[in-house]
Amino acid sequence: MRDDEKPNLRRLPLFREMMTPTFDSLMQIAYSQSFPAQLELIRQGEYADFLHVIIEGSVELHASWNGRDTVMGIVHPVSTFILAACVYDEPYLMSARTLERSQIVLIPVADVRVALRRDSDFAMAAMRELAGGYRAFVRQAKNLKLRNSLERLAAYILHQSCRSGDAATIVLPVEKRHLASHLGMTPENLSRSMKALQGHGVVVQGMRVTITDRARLAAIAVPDPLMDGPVIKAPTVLPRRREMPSLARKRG
Amino acid sequence: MRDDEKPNLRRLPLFREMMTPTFDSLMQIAYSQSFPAQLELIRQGEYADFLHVIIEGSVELHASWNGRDTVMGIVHPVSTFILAACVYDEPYLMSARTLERSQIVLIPVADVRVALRRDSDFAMAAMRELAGGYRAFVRQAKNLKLRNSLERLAAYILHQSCRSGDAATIVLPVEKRHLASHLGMTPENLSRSMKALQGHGVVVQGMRVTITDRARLAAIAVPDPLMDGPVIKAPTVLPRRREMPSLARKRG
DNA sequence: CGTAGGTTTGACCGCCTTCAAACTTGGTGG
DNA sequence: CCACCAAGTTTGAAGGCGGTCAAACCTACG
Repeated sequence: MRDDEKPNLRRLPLFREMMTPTFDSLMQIAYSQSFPAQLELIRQGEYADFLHVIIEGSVELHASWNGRDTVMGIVHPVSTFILAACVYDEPYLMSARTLERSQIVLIPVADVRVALRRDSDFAMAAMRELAGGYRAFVRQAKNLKLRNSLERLAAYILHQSCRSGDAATIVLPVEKRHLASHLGMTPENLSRSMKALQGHGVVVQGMRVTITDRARLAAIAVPDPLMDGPVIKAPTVLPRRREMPSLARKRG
Repeated sequence: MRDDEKPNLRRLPLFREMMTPTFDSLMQIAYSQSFPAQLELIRQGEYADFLHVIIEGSVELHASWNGRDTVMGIVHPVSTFILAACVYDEPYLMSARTLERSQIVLIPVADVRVALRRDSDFAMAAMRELAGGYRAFVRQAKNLKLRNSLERLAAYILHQSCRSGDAATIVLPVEKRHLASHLGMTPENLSRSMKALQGHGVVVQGMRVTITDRARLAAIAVPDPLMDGPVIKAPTVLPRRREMPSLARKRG
């Protein structure tokens, strides 16, 4: 892997506090690879070979069953995914696919496990990462069970805005088809919900969504840190992360 | 806490492999307490004081938002809950309430954190526990997004049967009201779904559910280890765990 | 035996999906 | 540069899954 990628990894919560020798040994074995868009990186049911770290691009986690398919989450740089399957040594519960050309660092799970045993700071960080992932999915389950689709969409828009430093205008980071599946609805329903939100504090033009009346939107979404995640606003200017669209698939 | 409770704790995956001194020091500080039915042990939004270990009884994890409420999970002995909030030092995402009189061991989070730092075997076990919890919620989200309510119920019945060593007859472990909320539906809908399953390989009489035609039921549920959990059958005779009903609340 | 709480049943309604067609949009090649 | 095609999105109509409300029915318990 390229040397200029290492500092980015080193800054990650997962790697930030680990000992330098452990980090360096992992980096020696790790390799970075570029994948084209629409490539299936991981298939659910298979076993973990590598811990994945996305450096550039975007990856969609999805799951399928009985011919249906749904988007479970979308991963943006810089972050890791499928840590749980690495730790647990059980099959992946989700598949992963690139949405656009993506740069990904692969670290063999065997080496990750050795590092976890050797470096307790790394183990603690991994634990925190897993706890965070756990909480994210608890939130997702709450979101699905407690809100209807209009409320989920409203909350999503507010959340995206919040992540961009309360920007009035956001650009959807993925195709609407994927967003719909992510939010647990059909593309048709998303389209209608978008229209329904117009006249409730939102203007939509293509991928661009503008909040004209935050209070009215919030009245529908009823944001809650216990469901939408802690209110950690990005600096008003976003960190280097592409908030631009791409390509992808759908839900059942 | 009573000495005769310690071996039960020691057998838990979370505590099994930790060093004896660490375990003993935790046990000295921990205390065991009996709680009446219907007691709110934990309220979402609060911060973690104690790691909870349920020794006897049953506890329901639920979440509420905007006046609605839903059951997120049900915890049976012997297992721990709210590890994630302990590790992360962020507010609980779920509330917890006893369904029946329950014996619970409380371990102060501060001591748990110290033990995690000191004992890397314990840290590894906690990591595995968290990874397991993470995967459980991924499965729950898949279940909610990919199956409809009839399919969820069918899968639930098969799963319970499987956990009882493929027993033909199971007794619902909680009130139907709670089960309904757990499965993401209303009591009325659960009632109708139960009736719908009769004539598809199931006979229902009160809390007793009998599978008369496993194949037909499976045709509806389409069981999948990636969604319903690994096929770890309990020994044909269940471990000491009460599979009997109790009391509780509901969903929105 | 009576009451309270849980469950079932029925009627109705609304959210959301399905299917189908029209309409954009973006990319490609004449 | 424009025409065309493929893919995504929007719109409409119809229907089903599941929710709501209300009443009747059970069941447990005092």
